[in-house]
Amino acid sequence: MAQESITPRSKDYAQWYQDVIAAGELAEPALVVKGCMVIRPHGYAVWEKMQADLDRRFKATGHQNAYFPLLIPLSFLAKEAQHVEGFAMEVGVVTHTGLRAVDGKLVVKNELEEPYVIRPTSETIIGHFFAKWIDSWRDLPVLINQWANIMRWELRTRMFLRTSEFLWQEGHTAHATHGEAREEVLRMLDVYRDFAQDMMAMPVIRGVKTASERFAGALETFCIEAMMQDGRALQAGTSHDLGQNFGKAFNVTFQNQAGVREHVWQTSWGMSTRLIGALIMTHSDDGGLVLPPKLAPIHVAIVPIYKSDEEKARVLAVADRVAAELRDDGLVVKVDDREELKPGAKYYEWEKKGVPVRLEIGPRDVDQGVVMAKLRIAPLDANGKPQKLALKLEGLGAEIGRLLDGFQKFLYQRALELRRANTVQVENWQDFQAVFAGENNSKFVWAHWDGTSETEAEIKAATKATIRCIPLDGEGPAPEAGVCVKTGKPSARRVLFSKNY
RNA sequence: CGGGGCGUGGCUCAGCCUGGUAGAGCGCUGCGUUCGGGACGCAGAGGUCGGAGGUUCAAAUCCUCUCGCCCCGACCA
Repeated sequence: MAQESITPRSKDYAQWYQDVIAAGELAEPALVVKGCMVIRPHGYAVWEKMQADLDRRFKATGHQNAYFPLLIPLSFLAKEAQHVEGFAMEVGVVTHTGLRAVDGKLVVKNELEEPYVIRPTSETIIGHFFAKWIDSWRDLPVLINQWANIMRWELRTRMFLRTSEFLWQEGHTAHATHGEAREEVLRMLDVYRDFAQDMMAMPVIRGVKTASERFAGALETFCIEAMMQDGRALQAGTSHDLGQNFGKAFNVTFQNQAGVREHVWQTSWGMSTRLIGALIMTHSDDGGLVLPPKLAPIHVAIVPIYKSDEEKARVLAVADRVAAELRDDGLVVKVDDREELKPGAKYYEWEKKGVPVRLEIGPRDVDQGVVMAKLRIAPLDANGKPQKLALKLEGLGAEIGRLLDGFQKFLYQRALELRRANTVQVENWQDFQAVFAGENNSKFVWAHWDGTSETEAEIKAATKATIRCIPLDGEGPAPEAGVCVKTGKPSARRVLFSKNY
């Protein structure tokens, strides 16, 4: 049987990743639009779950949603020197409007006086409007979030992880003091950390980026870094202390209580559809997508099993009743009553789509007043087969709830254990190189670094590993002095090295 | 932007070397039998072989140009 097959992770991790996305019907390359993707309904449903929860967290921390234009005057981008430098190479530029037919072909018609760039991020245009809105210390803080699409003309793309267009949220805030802005930056970093751990079941490390990894235009960039199954790091969220850089560039000022005009202190922070890639590479397996229950668009798939019409009627009646009961508990339930597929084929399909719990209901179960439940990742039974649980119909909702809750915790613990098992402390250059030797080898390495960009670049050139972050207090090993793994110069604390996505 | 690979029904590909007018598997449609871990039979639909030009009696096949996609590198959430 030539089934839709998923390349095993052990054979080709990159291919596996693409196969999981295809088999799970999450997305597909747009092809007709270079570097872009189509997020299919199942993938978009995951994004909607993420959005809903993040949005709730943003509102709970006092932010309001707003929307700014997709197109940004070219001159805006040039107002902050670091910022232009960072994005110049990857912005799409709109230079014309209108079309006309020439020799049967459509060609552009009117050239714009000033071209627009398609937003690669919105600091500049939001800075412009902040300048209009902010005049007094009484106007501060301004706490805005925008859900938007972004375009960065990427040379090489990977679905969800890096596409030319992607979806994200970008928070933009303005404050009266650097202290307040800094609090905001760290507050939102913690919101991201909590979201990653509680909703995505993905452990993360909070830290600060080095100068070379910093957001273009920021004073400092904070991040959360997660480990993927292949030992590489993935930046799952960033929170920037923009200082007064954009305030000065866009003349965003306010009069303080002493009547003195000052530039505001700004922050920005973002998470994107890249998180779906993170989700895939954190939990999924050779059988396809694995979703934590809290982000699963479908919690329970019910597969009825029957031969005769009489059995079908009995089984479906129970299936529908069970579905209705579970829906009352707030779960999303799919009763798969398709005639053209055998039960086994349905099992594989729902597994590939990452549905956490499958219920099988057949005539024998109906007679006994039970349903057979199987978790997406189940312990093996005595025969080496994935365990199925016979659950009584009464109290089923509560039991399923416990299963889902346990599964969410299991995924987090498993991811944490994977990270623990692939995290090492390295003391010398030989060992450091050995960890990253070979194209596909990566771990999290805590090592000392002398703090210079030169050394960082040398390490990257030699091993492809980069400094993912300088950990915040409480993350990683306790600070202790040492010597740089590459140069032997003094170092105050270890930093996190890894290859990354 | 450099290196490599590939464009043939919806998908994966064979055919190309050695020109003769297009095939397989999967998928799809219909009917019947099936149904507790990827069902089977029968009957069907579906392709100007990425595009343009050239060679030739004749081009998916040979030549030239072009476009696109994928993989690897440099850059990046």
